[in-house]
Amino acid sequence: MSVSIQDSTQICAGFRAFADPLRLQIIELLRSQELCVCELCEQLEVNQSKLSFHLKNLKDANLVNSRQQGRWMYYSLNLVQFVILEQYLAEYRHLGTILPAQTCE
Amino acid sequence: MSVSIQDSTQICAGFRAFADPLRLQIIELLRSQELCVCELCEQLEVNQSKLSFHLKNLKDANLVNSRQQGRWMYYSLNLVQFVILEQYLAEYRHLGTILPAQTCE
DNA sequence: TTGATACATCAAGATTATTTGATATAAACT
DNA sequence: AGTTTATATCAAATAATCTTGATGTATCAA
Repeated sequence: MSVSIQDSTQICAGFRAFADPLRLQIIELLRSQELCVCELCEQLEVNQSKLSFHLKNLKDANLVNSRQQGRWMYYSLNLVQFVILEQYLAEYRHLGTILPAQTCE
Repeated sequence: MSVSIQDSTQICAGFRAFADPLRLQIIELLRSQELCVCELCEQLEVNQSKLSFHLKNLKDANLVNSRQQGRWMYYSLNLVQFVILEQYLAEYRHLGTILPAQTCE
């Protein structure tokens, strides 16, 4: 019944992409709208090369989509992947009670 | 209405803790029951020092609880923190439509 | 076709995370 | 008290990630 069997490599990669403060800020900015790299540069006050590095990172983890238009590259959130990670976490919450340990030895 | 204002440092730390394959395996094993370090060592076939490192990591990120009993230290999931991360992700899903970019320049 | 702009990529160095083996601590047993 | 056992911690080595500055590529405009 769970959405799909995500191999844990994917899950792990997703969480890793979330595990950086600048990337969290990028995600935050993309929350309400698609943005191009230059917009992100300005708003976050980081250089373009650094931003490209982190955007690639997010892209590889499937957390953002990109679309080229003329000279500009627009990035937006890929919410599908957000849901996959959310559901991974949710499965733990939905699980039955956690047993106390068998006393060891 | 959201559960609590988690500063993004906490969120970031939580995701970072999830972002490692061995730690994901540990979490998986703790899914159904509390386990002591020696049990985890055996099942995961890693040495004790490595395991302690990763358990500390999970502990610092608030993802697991620990409880000492005699010589043994029992670890279990701290589901509260799972929920916090889950809700962080859920907020994105619940958000209204994401606007296309204002065309740049 | 030249120059400018937006972005990606690369290589080198800096920083951070992980692994390993050794040692420390504390509880329990003798 | 001395020994064993379970775990934590430490320091050194290694590996992974991040930053920076330079260079490459494609698009557009003159």
